[in-house]
Amino acid sequence: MPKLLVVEDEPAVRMGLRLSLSRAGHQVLEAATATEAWEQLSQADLVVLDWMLPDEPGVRLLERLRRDGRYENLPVLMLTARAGEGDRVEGLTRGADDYLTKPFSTPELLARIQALLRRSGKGGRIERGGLALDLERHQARLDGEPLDLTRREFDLLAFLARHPGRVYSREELLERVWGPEFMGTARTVDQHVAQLREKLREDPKLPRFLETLRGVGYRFRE
Amino acid sequence: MPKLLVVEDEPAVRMGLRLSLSRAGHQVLEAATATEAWEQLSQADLVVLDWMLPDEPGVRLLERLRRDGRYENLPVLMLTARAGEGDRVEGLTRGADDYLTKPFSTPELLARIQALLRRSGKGGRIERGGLALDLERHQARLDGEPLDLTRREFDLLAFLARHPGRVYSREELLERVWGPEFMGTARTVDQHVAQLREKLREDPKLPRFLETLRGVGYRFRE
DNA sequence: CACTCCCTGACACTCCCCTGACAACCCCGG
DNA sequence: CCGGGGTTGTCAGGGGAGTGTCAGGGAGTG
Repeated sequence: MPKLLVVEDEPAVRMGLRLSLSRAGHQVLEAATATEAWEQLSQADLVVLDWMLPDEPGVRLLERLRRDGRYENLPVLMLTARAGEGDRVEGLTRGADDYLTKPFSTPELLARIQALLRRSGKGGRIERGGLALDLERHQARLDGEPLDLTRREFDLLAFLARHPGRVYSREELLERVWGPEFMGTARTVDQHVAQLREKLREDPKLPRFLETLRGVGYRFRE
Repeated sequence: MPKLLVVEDEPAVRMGLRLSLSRAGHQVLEAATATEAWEQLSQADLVVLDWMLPDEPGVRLLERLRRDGRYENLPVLMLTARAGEGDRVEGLTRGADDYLTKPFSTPELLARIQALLRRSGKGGRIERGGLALDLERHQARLDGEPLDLTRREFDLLAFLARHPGRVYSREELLERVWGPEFMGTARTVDQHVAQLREKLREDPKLPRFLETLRGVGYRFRE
């Protein structure tokens, strides 16, 4: 699981970010100041960096960071309240890998983070039992042999596998995998689970991975 | 028992919320204005916050609250009448932990509250004697060994175990575990208690967990 | 157009939930 | 000590909600 470092001084915004990101399956480190951020850099796979910080401008931190050889390839995503074109360019040329102006939508943030993680080769892997998911390549392997999964199948499987043991209702899965704007029936989930089970070659009654909890939902076996 | 603070100016809605929530086993504090809410914050484990308030927008209250160090980790669930995607995102990034657009269903509200309490470490696990219940995994263990419980069995056991020592009449259990719309006989409870006792390997006469109080109801042993 | 993927509705089947009946038990008063 | 009424434990079966599965239409893509 990739670790993201969120550098943002305002607690409300930081909390919102933490929520959105952890919900999307990332591990989140937090820092309110440039100093705090510096201490945690070594653990991070990606940095979400606010433009304004109480002790030092975000850009300045970014410069220091790039000069340090250890963090040369660490992806940085800038957050800025300024909407001017000039600022964007400045942020980029000074070393940010991407930027986003507030206010931004959560899906867009997630998409950009995914893109950056992909580029840096740390898109993340999930390995559970004989199942291996490569989020970066969108590819799954079962006991070493490649599986051909569609987008929904992959996303659903990845989501469940990210939280093994935990039960999710169909409604919860629809909201988290399909998105909040999906307006269909809950049975759609069943259909995709069935598809997955077929490709995973598992019997619904003796599941190796995807358990059904009657009246509750689905769960990835621990 | 977790205390929920409901901040909602419309008396009818507030009353409905109080009813649903207390019925679900929560203790409910109420506030009609942001000012009232502020006074009771220190007692709350979670806040259900309406978007619109007479004296101050809910979002504003939320911001103040997040700035105050004491409430940094207090879960807040926003209620909003607006359905636009933009508002949702805004509510979240401004510090709400979750949101719900009116009109919403009671079960969904309860589910989300449960999720939040769980996340903040105030829901989630129940451990009593050799019995351990993990609500989010929907899994029960007796002296370490996993138990296979059905949905009703699990819900009933979880409810009783949440309030050890307290007696509940069959009618009360039906209302709280089965739901207010259940229209059956009270003996149904006995049946499920019997099932549970069998799976818990306990003698009805010498119960380890589920005591019968003749003429009164059932109780989880302290 | 051909193809894939996503979603839905329909149908079959499983298993849980509930009920009704009976047995066992407790608590009374006689 | 006995008997009766009320309460609870237990059993077995029917009904139904929940789930697995299949086939088909529609949207998107090359």
